[in-house]
Amino acid sequence: MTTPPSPIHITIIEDNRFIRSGWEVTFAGVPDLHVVGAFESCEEAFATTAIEGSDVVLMDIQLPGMSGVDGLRHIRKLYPRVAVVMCTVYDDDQHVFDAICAGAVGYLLKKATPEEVVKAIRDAIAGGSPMTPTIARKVIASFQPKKHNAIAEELTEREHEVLAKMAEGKSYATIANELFISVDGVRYHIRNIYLKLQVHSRAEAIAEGLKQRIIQPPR
Amino acid sequence: MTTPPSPIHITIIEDNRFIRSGWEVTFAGVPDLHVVGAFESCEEAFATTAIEGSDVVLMDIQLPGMSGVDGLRHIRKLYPRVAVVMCTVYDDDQHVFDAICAGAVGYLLKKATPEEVVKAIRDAIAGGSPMTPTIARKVIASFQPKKHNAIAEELTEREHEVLAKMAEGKSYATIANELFISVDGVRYHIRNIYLKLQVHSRAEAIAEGLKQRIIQPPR
DNA sequence: AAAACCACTACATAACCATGCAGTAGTCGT
DNA sequence: ACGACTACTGCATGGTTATGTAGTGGTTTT
Repeated sequence: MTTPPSPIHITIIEDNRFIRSGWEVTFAGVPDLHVVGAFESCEEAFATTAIEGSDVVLMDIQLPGMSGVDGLRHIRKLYPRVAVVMCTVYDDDQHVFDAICAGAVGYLLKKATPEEVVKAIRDAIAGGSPMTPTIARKVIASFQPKKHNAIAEELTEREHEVLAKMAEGKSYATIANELFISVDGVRYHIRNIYLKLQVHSRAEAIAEGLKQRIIQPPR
Repeated sequence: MTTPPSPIHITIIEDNRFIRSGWEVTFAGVPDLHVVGAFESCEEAFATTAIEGSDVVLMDIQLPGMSGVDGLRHIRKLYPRVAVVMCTVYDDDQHVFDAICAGAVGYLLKKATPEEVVKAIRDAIAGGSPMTPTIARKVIASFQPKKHNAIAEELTEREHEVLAKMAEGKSYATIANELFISVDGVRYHIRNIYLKLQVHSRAEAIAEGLKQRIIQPPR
């Protein structure tokens, strides 16, 4: 989305009225921001055309009635072009990743200053993904291998190759062909993988491999 | 890592000498930053104790000899406490995610201003993950479902439930027990999942489910 | 009423996977 | 030379999965 020549239109969904009006006052003092509407619940906002006329929705997670994450899903479905930035006290994995997976383009903790929130909104409109630093670290860390004590034994290069191909859904026969070994050779490696990951099936191995970030989900 | 009372010690690894000395000059003018060493390759840096004595390594990806990502892996292994921030021209998925998965705490594009680089280093030390906005968006988007035209048909709630349990490695019998249906009932859903995802095995379904972000890797 | 859709249930059969067990050849360390 | 280790190869067997086919009951649409 290119920077609009007109102000950035914002809808606020926040049940705490001090915070809500605090944001309204802050944005009113910023020339390139324009508050279309401010609501204390998703239901309230959905009963108006505010979101439809907005570039950004700034919303909380814990709201009366429909939760912020459910509201986010609804917004993504109805108005896929609207950028949604969550601003919430929740910094736990569940809330963070639920919101991101549901389509949030940004995630701020409520300790963010008004200036930071303004910057975040501009950032979101400019194609970025504003996050409170510790949230960003949490997101990045989710791609990285878990601490070393969780990996009882490391897979060999070959085992890693085999696991990656298993995770692509390839049969033993196909893996054997691709690696120029026999089907029983593939079995040999798979046994070792299962021993090392302490699992008993292909899907369990894939799950554990993903969990330990030994393999990555397809992109 | 808490904010150190002494300056942030930085090692620079960048083969372009104008950029390298540009950063050195910039950081020299910032009281809370201290450059321990500046190198044009990983090999050079590893032959010294600079990294060992650093809080942050700021490095490029395209380097003579050992690549930045391989160097990053080496640093993560030898000095797990050192925060590594990549600064590079590469904005493609491969480079971005390779570096992040390999352990980078931040990823900047080379268009970042000196002030932005300084802020990024402080951010990294403060526990954040500095990223050029478009990189952050790319990272966030990687958690989100692909565009709608890639999903030929949506899974029903039940199918989604079944797929998630399959991905945990659960057998048909276990899934049946947990969902209070027969094993053949599970099979019924799995058939539909395979049809919709156009796959022919459990692992292929998992792979496609992860690829389309219908299911998420375990965290 | 009939058709379409959804969520099951069931049986049969072939294919694939998981595991037990044994062996070979090459490399490395004692 | 011998033992330990690694990376295979092989056979046997039982378990699980994938697919073909058919049916039931409930709900919604035509």
